[in-house]
This record gives sequence, C-alpha cells and structure tokens, in this order.
Amino acid sequence: MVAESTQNRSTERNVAAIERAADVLFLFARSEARTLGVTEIASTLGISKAVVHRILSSLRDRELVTLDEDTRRYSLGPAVLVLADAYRDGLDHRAAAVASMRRLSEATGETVTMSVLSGGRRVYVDQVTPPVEVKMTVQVGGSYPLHAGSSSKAFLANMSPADRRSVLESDLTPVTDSTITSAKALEDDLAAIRKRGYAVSMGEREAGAGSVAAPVFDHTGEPVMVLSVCGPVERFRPRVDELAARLLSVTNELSRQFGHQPI
Amino acid sequence: MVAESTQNRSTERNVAAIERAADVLFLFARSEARTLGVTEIASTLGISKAVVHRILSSLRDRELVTLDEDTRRYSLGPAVLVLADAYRDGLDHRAAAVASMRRLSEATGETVTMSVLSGGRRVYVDQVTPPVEVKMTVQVGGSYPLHAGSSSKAFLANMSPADRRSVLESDLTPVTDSTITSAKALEDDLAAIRKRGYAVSMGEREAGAGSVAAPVFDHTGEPVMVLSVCGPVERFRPRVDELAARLLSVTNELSRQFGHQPI
DNA sequence: CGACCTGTTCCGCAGGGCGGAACACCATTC
DNA sequence: GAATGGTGTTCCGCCCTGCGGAACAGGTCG
Repeated sequence: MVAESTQNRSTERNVAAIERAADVLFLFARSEARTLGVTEIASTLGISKAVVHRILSSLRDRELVTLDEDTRRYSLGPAVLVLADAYRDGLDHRAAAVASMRRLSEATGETVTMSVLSGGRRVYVDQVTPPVEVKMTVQVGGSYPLHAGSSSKAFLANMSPADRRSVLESDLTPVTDSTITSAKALEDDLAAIRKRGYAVSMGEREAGAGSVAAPVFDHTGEPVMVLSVCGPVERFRPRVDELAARLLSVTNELSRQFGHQPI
Repeated sequence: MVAESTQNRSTERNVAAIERAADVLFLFARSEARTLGVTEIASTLGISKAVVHRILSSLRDRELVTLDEDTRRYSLGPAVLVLADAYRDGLDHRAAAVASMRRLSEATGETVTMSVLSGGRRVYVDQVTPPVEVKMTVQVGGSYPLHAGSSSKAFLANMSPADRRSVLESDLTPVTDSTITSAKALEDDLAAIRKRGYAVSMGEREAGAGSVAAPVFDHTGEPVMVLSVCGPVERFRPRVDELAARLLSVTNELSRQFGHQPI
C-alpha cells in the first residue's frame, strides 16, 4: 500500500531517456517563453544540466529543436511540423473537410472546429477562425473528456452503446459550472442529440462559449469526425437554430461524400 | 581514412535512444502507410524488435504515438499537434499574416506559402491552397537550400552581406535543370530582386512550378518571413506582373504592420 | 577585476537498456 | 485440428551507454 507501487507504473518497460526528451519538447509548448535555456529546463524538470544538454543535442540533430547560436537559447524546430502534417494527413477525409469548414466559417462569421477521437478522449485537430476581433479560439491538439461540450456529446451520442455506457459510468467530473454531471440527464440529452442530429452546449466545457456540433459519418456508419460552430455565448445563443441548420447541411454533405448511407 | 570516422560523428555526445525514437517518429511521416507495425519499423531502421517495442511504449506514454488495440498497429499521436502549434505560435507575427495569405490566395486563385529561415535553410511553415483541381502544394515543414526558388532568393537578397556571401561561396548544387548555378548570375539576380522588391522563379526549385516571392520585414529591418504566390508554370507565366503586384501590396502592408520603416 | 551568471565538456562508476531468444497469439493452410 | 509462419510481447544476463558531479569556458554585471 505504498505510493511507490503506482508511481513508476508508467515507466515500467520503457526508455527513460525518450520520455525525458518528450518532456523537454512539451516544456517548450507549455511554457510562455518561446525559447528556453539549459539551466531553465534542467531546474523545471528536475534533471541535471548535463543530461538536458545531451538531450537537446540529440533533438537538435533531428531538427526537433533549434539552437540560436548567438543567444545560446533553444526553441522548437521545424521538424515538428513534418510530424504534425503527417498526423493530419493520416486522418481520413480530413483534406476534403477543411474547404467546407472554411466556407462554413465565412457564412456564419464564427469559429469552426474539427475533432476526432483518440484514446478515449476528443482532440481538436483543426479550426478555422473568422477575421473578427471577438472570437473563439480552441487549442489545436488539446484533448477533452467525452461528457462535456457539444463536440464531445456529438461523439458520445453516436458511439456504440457499450462504449457510451462505459463513459456514462465513469466519473463525470464537471469542467465548468454548466457541465452535465448526472448520468441520467446526460443520457436524455444524448437521445435528443441523436434525434435532431446535432448537439448544443452553452458553456459546458468552456465558460462563456456557446457551440453546436454534428458528426460526420463514413461508409461504415462510424462517426469519423465532429465539426462544431462555436463563439461567444452572448451573440451565439440567439442564432443557435440558424447555425445548427448551416452546420448540418455541411456535415450531411460530407457524410454523403464519404459514402455514408443513412438508414 | 576509414568510413567509420565520419559515420558516427552525429552521435558524438548525444543520447542514441532519443535519436532512434525520433527516427521512429519520422518513419511514420516518411512512409506511405499511415500505420506501422513493430517488425516493419525494426527491419526498416535496422534495430531489434524489442528496442522498437520499448521506444513505442515510451512514445505512447507521451501520446506521440497511438496504438490501435485491435490491430496492434501504431500511428502518430495527437501530441505532435501540440508541438507544431507551439512552434508556429513561436514565430512572431505569424497569426497576423495568415489572414492576408488567405485573401491573397482567393484574389489570385493560386497557392500562397509562408517560409522562415531555420538553420541556414528555408522552411515552409504554412500554405493556403485555392479550391481548384490543378494547384501547387508544398510540403509544410520541408526545408530547402537558399539558392534555388523564389522564396529562397527573396531571403538571400535581403540577408546581411556576410551571410549572403557565405551562401554564394558554398556549393550551388542544382535542384532542377533551371537552378542558377553560377555565383555571378545569382548575384546579379539578387541585385535585381532587391531593386524591384520581389523574386521570380520558373522551375528553379521544382520543375513545372512558377512563383513570385517577397519578404516581410519587422521593426529591426530583418526579413522575418517570405510569402510567395506559386502555381503551375503554364498559367503562371503570363500573370507574373499582376501576381507580383498583388503580392507586394500584401507584404508591404504586413511590413508596415510589423513596424518596418522603409529607408 | 572578481563575482556570478550562463552553456559546455570531462570522466569514472553503475545500472539501464540492448538484443537474442523464448513466448503468446492469430491467421492461413492442408 | 495440427502445422506453419506471421505478428506483437516479454524475459534475462551481460555490456556499454548515458548519468551527474565537478571542472571549464565564455559572457555580463557592478
């Protein structure tokens, strides 16, 4: 019953050096500063300067980080773009959807996002923002639980009953004041979402944000992505019906393109 | 005078495990297949299955790769998006430029790209493509030498004389049949580029591709990025003057926004 | 000039991780 | 249903890699 037993579970049969290197990379993404120094990294991560230096040398070799020769400070390198691009291309049908997203954003004047499932969570993989001052911006790459927010609920409503149940039975920890925390209430909402074809959230995941979301299906009938229209809740609320209609016309067309046969 | 002496130079004081892990990641980006198996990776990279498996475990821990539990095959994970996003945000002024790029692409009906300098080479960091069938698409994240192509020449023409000289004195290995390989000819071209404010290339970097490119300066007078308009050379050639004018109006406006004071 | 930062390199010791081999599992095939 | 050949995963002992304290180098400050 000691804490130790669980603490090292993640490092069980793995390569410590690689995980440390990954942590260094993520530190660049996490921290406010765009560039980091060796000592800075070493002290934040609690590893020795020598190790950090060696890690950076290796990452630099692969262009995952770059070194400013003058200031001797490090930052992320262009190779991360190569990886992200490959990841995005790997998502089926993504290319086809971005053009539609752009049009939808222009027509509505609001942000349009794309999410996929990954490891039991929902991940934003793309967004198109309108050229206005006050707008919603999501963190591309950010992952969120499946019970809060319209995009998450759109996935949840269209998953297999078994998978859905396991989410409903897990802990529905609230993300904001408006997050649905009762399994019963959520289940009712999901049924409504399936019926009308889209999900609505007013601040369930992010306070002050309103959104509508609808899934895109492929030929197997699985939801391969969810698109959402989202924006500041004040100007969003009165337009929900209109935005949902526009969104659905786009997602339905995409599903059709991807070979989905509505039953 | 044995080959061995140079071959291990890169791994000098580095962590081999990290470089192998990076190679695994890049393999996903390189290979046609979106998903890879352990044996496949092991044989391509020439390392043992056990090692590959451990590397993947660690990468998976950090969500840099994901494992499809059913097929037991691996693919890139969503965390790579986090890194790429952070890298992009780190580029000053990038956000401000993408809106202009989009408008420029719409106005011209051609692809618009953004490049920055990194490690003595030029790297594509973003592109906006028009919604037409035949169009130019560059590899975001791809890096290219500074002597071939309009974007590269636009940088080269506006670098410090010392840096420029070192490039001119390096090997101007041709990338296509049209690449300028004489230092004298290139120098003349650069002078012309500085005079008129933009660079032109007809297939110097990529056969069949035409492009015009112009730098964007910040308040220090340094070129912080280069934008280019590019497309298939047949329909591009007759429009060079028009496209260059449109491009310049965008880059000049951006430079002004970024506090550039033309002398 | 010395004090105090950085980043970089050195070196010897030790334990982490390599890799061959065994194992488990799932398809085909006969 | 046994045999075969393909996966991914795990085991274990030996060896070498990479750890980290400490020394070094270079820069900036008062």
